Parts: sequence; C-alpha cells; structure tokens
Amino acid sequence: MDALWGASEPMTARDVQDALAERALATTTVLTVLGRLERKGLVARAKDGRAHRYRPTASREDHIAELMRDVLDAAPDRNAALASFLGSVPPDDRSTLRDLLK
Amino acid sequence: MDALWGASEPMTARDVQDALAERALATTTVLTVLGRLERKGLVARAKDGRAHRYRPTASREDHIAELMRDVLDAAPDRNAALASFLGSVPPDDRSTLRDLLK
DNA sequence: GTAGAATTTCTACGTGATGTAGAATAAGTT
DNA sequence: AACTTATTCTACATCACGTAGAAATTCTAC
Repeated sequence: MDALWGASEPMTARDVQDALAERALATTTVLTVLGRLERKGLVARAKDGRAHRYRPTASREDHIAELMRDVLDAAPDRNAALASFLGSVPPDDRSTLRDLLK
Repeated sequence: MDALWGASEPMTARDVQDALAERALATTTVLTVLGRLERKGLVARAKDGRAHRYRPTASREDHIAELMRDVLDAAPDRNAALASFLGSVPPDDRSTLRDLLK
C-alpha cells in the first residue's frame, strides 16, 4: 500500500497506480486509499494541475519508530518493557543501539 | 481487557468478571474473549474443578516487547528505524537503554 | 467554448477483528 | 435427580480496510 515510500518524488494517484500495476487496481481505489491515508496523517497532498501530488509525511523508518513508541507507551513499566525488548532482539540490534547511544 | 496481567494468580472467568465489575459484562462475554485470547496464544488455561484457570502466557512487558519487535521487523532498514526510535524517545529511555546495554 | 479525458469525491459492498451476549450444553454440588 | 455454574456455539453491531462504481469537477484540445 505505501509503495510511495519507495519514490523520491511526490506521486500522483496515477503514478501510484502504475507503481502497483501488478495489482490492476481501479483508479478510484487508489484515490480512496490515498484519501484514507491522508485522513490518518500518513500522507499529505498538494495540488498540481488537475491532479494532486501525494507524499508521505514521514519516512518509513520514522513511521516504524513512531509505531514502536506507541506500543511502548502502552507499558506501565517502560524500563521493564525496554529491558525485555533488548533481551529479545538480535545481538546485532543491540550493537547498533550501543553505537547509536555513544 | 487483559486485566489479568494485574493478578498474581491464574484467574477463573468469574474472577475476571469480578475484576472488571465496573463494566458489568455477561459471563459469556468474558468467556468468549478469553477464548479468543487463548486462540491467539495470549493466554493459556488449565482445568480446575468445574472451571478453568486462565493465565497470561507472557508478562505485559514481554508482550509489549514482542509487539515492538513485530513493528521493527517491518522495517527494511532496521538500523535506521532504531536510530529514529532512539531519537524520538524521551532522554530517560535512552539512559535506561544505555544502562541495560552495559 | 464545448466535447472529451482525467481526477476527485461520495457512496457502497465484502471481509475480518472485536465487544457484546443469548441459547444450548456440559459438568459439579446437594 | 434437580440445580447451579462454566463452557461452547452462534449471532449481531461496529469498525478498519481493500475494493470499486456513479457522479461531479476540472483540465485539454479542437
């Protein structure tokens, strides 16, 4: 659905439809979904001639990070949740985190 | 719903119903939900006399951690996602993580 | 400037998850 | 055996989501 993370430029609905050509979606389907994504704040759009150009409001990784925070926010004990998270994640991730926290 | 994280002992459906007394749920409602949670592997049950005793299969924090991993697994670039996560989280959390990674 | 094509909006339908609970059934208790 | 209680099965409303048609809007080209 969010195959417009994969583009560098904002895309029109037509562009999105073409990018998802394997699925043979109707144009209205693409528009409906883009509209719903906009309502949820995941994409923004700007008029461009007859059409609109849609772009993600956050990068895919930023979006992932936001979801992770949302989940974490549900924890009554954040520290315990973070500890469990660290313990359950592959060692490479721990290395990454260690480096990033320098 | 999962107010049985809050108990130390496995609870019967009746116990759960009592714990959620404010909601005045029918007994069958509680049973239905517990059954669905069992199907999803979130709770396990063992027979105890006429009834069953239900218990969470993981602590709340472990469950949170699992959800966080599930989200992270959707990232094509884990490191970037982790970086964004660290950047978007309160400083206290970063301290916690630093300590845990020692 | 009007006909035609592209774009958008509005409405709608099927499916699956979830909150809710009744009817029927099973299983102890007295 | 009668009664209470727990469980299962079925069901319904609501919501998100994938999908798309009909209608309205808006460019474009003649």
